[in-house]
Amino acid sequence: MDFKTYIAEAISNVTNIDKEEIKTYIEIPKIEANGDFAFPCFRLAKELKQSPINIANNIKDNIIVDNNIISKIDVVNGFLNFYIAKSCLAKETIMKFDSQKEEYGKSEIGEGKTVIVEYSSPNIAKPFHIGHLKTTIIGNSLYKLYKFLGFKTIGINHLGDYGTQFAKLIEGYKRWGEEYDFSTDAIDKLADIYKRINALCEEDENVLEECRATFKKLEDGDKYCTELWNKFKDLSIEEFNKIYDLLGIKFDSIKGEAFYSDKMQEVIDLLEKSGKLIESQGAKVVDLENQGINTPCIIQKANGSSIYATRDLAAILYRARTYDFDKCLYVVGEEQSLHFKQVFAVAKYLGLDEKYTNGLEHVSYGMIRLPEGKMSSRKGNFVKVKDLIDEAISKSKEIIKDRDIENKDLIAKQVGVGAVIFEDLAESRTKNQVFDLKEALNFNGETGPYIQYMTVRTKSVLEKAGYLPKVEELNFEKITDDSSIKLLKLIDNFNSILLDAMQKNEPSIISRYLIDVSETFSTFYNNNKILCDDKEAQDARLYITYMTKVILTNGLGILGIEVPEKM
RNA sequence: GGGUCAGUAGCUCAGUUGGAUAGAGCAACGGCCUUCUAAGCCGUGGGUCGGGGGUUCGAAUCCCUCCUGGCUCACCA
Repeated sequence: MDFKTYIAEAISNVTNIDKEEIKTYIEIPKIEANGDFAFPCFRLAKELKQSPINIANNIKDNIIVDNNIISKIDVVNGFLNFYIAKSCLAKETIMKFDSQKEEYGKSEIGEGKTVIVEYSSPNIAKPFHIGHLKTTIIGNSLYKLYKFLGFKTIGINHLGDYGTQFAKLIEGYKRWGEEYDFSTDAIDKLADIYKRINALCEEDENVLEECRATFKKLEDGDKYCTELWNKFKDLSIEEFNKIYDLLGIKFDSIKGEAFYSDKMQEVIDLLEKSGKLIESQGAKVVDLENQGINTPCIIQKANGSSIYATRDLAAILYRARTYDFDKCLYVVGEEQSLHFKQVFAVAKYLGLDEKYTNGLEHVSYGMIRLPEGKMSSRKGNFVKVKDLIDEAISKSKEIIKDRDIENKDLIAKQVGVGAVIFEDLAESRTKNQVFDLKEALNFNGETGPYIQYMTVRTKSVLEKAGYLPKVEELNFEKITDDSSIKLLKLIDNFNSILLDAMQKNEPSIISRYLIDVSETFSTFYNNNKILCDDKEAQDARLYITYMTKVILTNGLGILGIEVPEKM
């Protein structure tokens, strides 16, 4: 049963105002003392030419509701406050939950629809630093969220593996490759070579020319260059996989930009055909003024070579044909928002079905910075993700070292990684963020470890009880205290939280929610003795604990965080 | 200068389809271990919601304007 609809119907019966209209007015009070649902009468005041308080009193006097469903109606300051009978609320929520159990929250809403999530996308031959963390973690979480809601999901790692920079690397390798042992820390060594060749390029213009020539050779499929390029790519992916393994991330497709190198001519042809491609300062561009974008999009540089916009457009064509997507999300930093605006605008001229061009979305996020100050790769002041995670793991190991539990290494890993992931997902995507590892690892407060701990606690209570009560035998009258009711309301809300997070592509909605559930459970746990002599009360509390466990486990799973066995 | 995101408690942040007394966490201060795990719980203090106008019965939320900060403004990705 939907309480909101029930109340709307009852009000509609006494006011002759459309039920659906009333439903849009009904809200959930922020303060619990003001009831479970509220109907503000201010908007009706003009229409009915009466004071809000009169209207409220009128409705209250004439409304007909079942006392087993609505236990009380109050009039306060022009608000009509409805109180749902606690046992009724408990019963409704528990019955709804029981129909899905461990699958609670899953949905059919995505059935038959395909979502592509492009995320992580590091540049090969460069260290995976903290700047890549957000896209990786947000992308993975969105991927799991859509999957949970029944969508067919494709996770794509769009590697940065194209451009003159790799020709530079080849030239550097030619010169000094033999000095290095690539069996360990290969990326660091490639990065070092990259640094050296860049310095040389700056000194000597001829070297830069050589690099450009080498890029041309690479593009033309030169055997030596291609082999080297493949080697760099393999070494990089091997290194990236260590991080993805730690974070528990897998991609459905790892296709770099180079994959599209032979698919760009079609983009140029299509744009040429549509008459949108114009010449400007020697380059071929698409003017986007009529779409409200002042900066034209370059499709082909003056020297005839391609640019990343062209490759992104080729990727859109390829993905539309290969995956027939309904949505294609690009989890990329906000500094690229103009780029995506341009690409999405130009995509409309490719002759694709509107389904595809409307499905393109840039899921942007703010910059990440450390408490010590801004990151700068120039100053070498960036933090590698591997180091950050290792530090998180060793710190959580330190915290649990005196505890009487098994598998401490595994648990330290789960807690450390969970802390890093949660810290990344706890705040609104679009804001710039200060990443404080010390805060993230605090076992009190709004952190990953805290939620993990609460989840473990639900599990251990259930284990201790040794059984799960049958829903048919529950006595709903035993569920009366505030924290139980609040927990039930939160559990009831799980699905709409997930839908909201999906519509806004905002995992922090889920992480905030999980904090709320954990804190409420903590109060519930402290205020009630779950295992007690009163069998009926114990069963009711055990079932609530079970529901909480499922919510927390499923929620953490969507965020990409594992739940340890013990903590 | 244009575009864009932001400015809320000492710090890090929630809250914006306009609603009732603006909320958390950390930090500070004061309590609580004979209790299903104290990695916890309870309590206290702390605010011109960047400034100023406007719309409204009602504004942190919508509109205008100004101030401050991030990102960005064609041949890098």
